[in-house]
Amino acid sequence: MEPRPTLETVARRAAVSRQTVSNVLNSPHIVRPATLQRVLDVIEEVGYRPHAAARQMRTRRSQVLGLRLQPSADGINGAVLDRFLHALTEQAQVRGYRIMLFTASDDDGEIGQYSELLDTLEIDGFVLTSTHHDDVRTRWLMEHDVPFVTFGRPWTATGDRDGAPSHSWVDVDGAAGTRAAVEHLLAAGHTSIAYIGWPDGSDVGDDRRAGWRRAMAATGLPAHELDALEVGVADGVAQGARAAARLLELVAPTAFVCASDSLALGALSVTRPAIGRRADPGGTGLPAVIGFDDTPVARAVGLSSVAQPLTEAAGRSLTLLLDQVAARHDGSPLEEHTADAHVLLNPNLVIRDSSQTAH
Amino acid sequence: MEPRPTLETVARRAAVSRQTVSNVLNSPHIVRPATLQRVLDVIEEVGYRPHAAARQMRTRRSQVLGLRLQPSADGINGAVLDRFLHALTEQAQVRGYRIMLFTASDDDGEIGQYSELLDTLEIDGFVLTSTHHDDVRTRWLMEHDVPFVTFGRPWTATGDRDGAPSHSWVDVDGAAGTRAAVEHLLAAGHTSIAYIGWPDGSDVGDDRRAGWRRAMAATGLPAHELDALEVGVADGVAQGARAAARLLELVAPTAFVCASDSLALGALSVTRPAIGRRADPGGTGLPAVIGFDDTPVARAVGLSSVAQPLTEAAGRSLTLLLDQVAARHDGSPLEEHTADAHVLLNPNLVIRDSSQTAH
DNA sequence: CTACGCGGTTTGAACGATCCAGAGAAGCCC
DNA sequence: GGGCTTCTCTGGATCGTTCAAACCGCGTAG
Repeated sequence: MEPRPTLETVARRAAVSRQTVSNVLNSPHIVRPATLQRVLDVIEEVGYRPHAAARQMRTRRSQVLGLRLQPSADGINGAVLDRFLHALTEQAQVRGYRIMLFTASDDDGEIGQYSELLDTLEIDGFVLTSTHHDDVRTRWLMEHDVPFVTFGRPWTATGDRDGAPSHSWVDVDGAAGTRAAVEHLLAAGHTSIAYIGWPDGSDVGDDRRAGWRRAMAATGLPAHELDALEVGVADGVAQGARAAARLLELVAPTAFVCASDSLALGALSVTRPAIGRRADPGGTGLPAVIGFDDTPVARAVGLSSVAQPLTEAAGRSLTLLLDQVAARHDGSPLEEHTADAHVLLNPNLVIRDSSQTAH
Repeated sequence: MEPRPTLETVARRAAVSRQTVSNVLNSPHIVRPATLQRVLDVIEEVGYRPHAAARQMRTRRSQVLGLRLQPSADGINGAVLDRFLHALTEQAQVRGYRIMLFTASDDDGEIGQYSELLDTLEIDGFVLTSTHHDDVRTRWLMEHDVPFVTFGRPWTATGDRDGAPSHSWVDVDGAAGTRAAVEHLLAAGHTSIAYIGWPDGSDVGDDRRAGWRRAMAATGLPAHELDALEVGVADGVAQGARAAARLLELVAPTAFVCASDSLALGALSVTRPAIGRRADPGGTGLPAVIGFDDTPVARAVGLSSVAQPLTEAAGRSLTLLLDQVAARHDGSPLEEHTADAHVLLNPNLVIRDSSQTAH
């Protein structure tokens, strides 16, 4: 078993100094082409790879990003974070970064983990996958000048108080998603389009409901009729089924837009003879149903759904985060770059059988 | 901004040498109690935490474990790995290890990642979350003497050729799960219990089917009747629905055991008026349905399902893996410990409405 | 009289990379 | 030819930790 090759090994073999080998890897432009090639050949030949820990000792950077793994989420929708995480890992990898996981039972525990990961591993930054009112975690990170980005808006309590310091975030425009769903249904001839969402007070839920409401209001529907078309229940298949049944009885809508695939699955079960069979092609218009998040279940049962562009979200998050990391390292203040660091992505409506009913 | 405290800082302040501080942390038993306490106080006071990269330089261990994040799995069942990963991260954390993620597009790419992670980060070991026939990855890891454990049996092609070298693994006994499902249904008075599974040739699928088959055979049912009660289709809700409908027509079973929650959901949709409503209590015995993996969907729709003990699986995997890491480090051959390093866990049947039909 | 043991601690040398200051050579202008 | 800049490369110091060996005074066995 020969010892692992180091800079020294390569340097001796290429008849240059360690520093030159280091330059070949980190600042190739300052090395004479002939030398460069010779060193590269030796590196290839001996299979040299830089040792991350040794590098980190000098540079004070680990090329590692941290992410808290949430306790597997409620209902069917856990798959969203799962896919985001996959995209994030993949894209970080091609940019030379790795993702390290941790868990915590609450926000304070999470802050404790930040502290430990920063002190012992010198993690370069964090990705937060959910945010809420008055988040102590973002405040802590900003106070300690730690690079981070959130996937999810900060949802400030009373609109943007412009005094409040802001941080980088990436999010998907939920309102645009439900609006697209409504517009798709309107174009197909529907006019009575109900909304099954969550109770008031959930940031994400309120956003999605607003999209539906604005799109419907634009058709000239008065507010009291809108109120009758809307219901807020806890997330879940059974809840969705009950809500759909109630709405069918009271206002007989011809289509449902839902805040989640779970709710939509419930609505689907009430309006279809049996999930998994196509709506009969010549049928006289079963109610259309559209869900949200495009989970694997939606694909499986032919449910139309609003898909979040998670790969792009991951990519943009990384860009914002790594910009901060780079800026922090070479001391530049990154100026108005920060102010611009908000990305709101448009979701895509995925059309499947459940919204293809004849009308 | 004062500089981060190091061993030197603590040592000076406690009027001892660096090495003594190091001993306080790594070998407290060889330090005189008075000194120990004094040093501990200083550590607490200045908030000292050892620098992982520096430690790694000497010890050649990173306290980091690698895991490949699979492209989010087919159908509804991705949640299983998700929950395993969460448990793994959590338990690793309390044992002083961290989980680092990576992705790869195929087995060779995964091996490339192993190599890179070992060379640059000196990862201590890997957890593989799925295995298949003649796995090149496990062979590579064994050849390179890298500690690893698989969650999933090696599924050797033609039974256990006892010449083949073996590795540590943890798995859940799928056959025991389907057997438990059958026994539960038998006890409830069912006799005609069908099985909806996957086509021959899938390791996990064959295992689950065998459990059903043996349990049914034990009731005295002849083979040709068993054959009629069994069907193999691709995973998916629609496939499950079609399979259940066919079976109902041909042999009219009173219960279904399924290889996955997706299939079970399909069966449920065919046998229930609407998902999400309870089977009517006074009903004359709707067919019972039992799924596999106890995914969030099962919980949501009241589907009985066989649950894998993922937290325990994660814990046992870690134990096996860290045993290897420790043994490799202090050069002991870990002897028959290895031979014993197979853990087969029993799943738990979670009873919900879908199997509670009167009979 | 010397060598060795005791438990606790100190000291110097790694580990493998990058940063920094400066050396040497070549090219250019006056 | 001297002085200056520019380009390329070198050697030593450094990051924070652990390892291996040496050290302490003192009693005891050989």
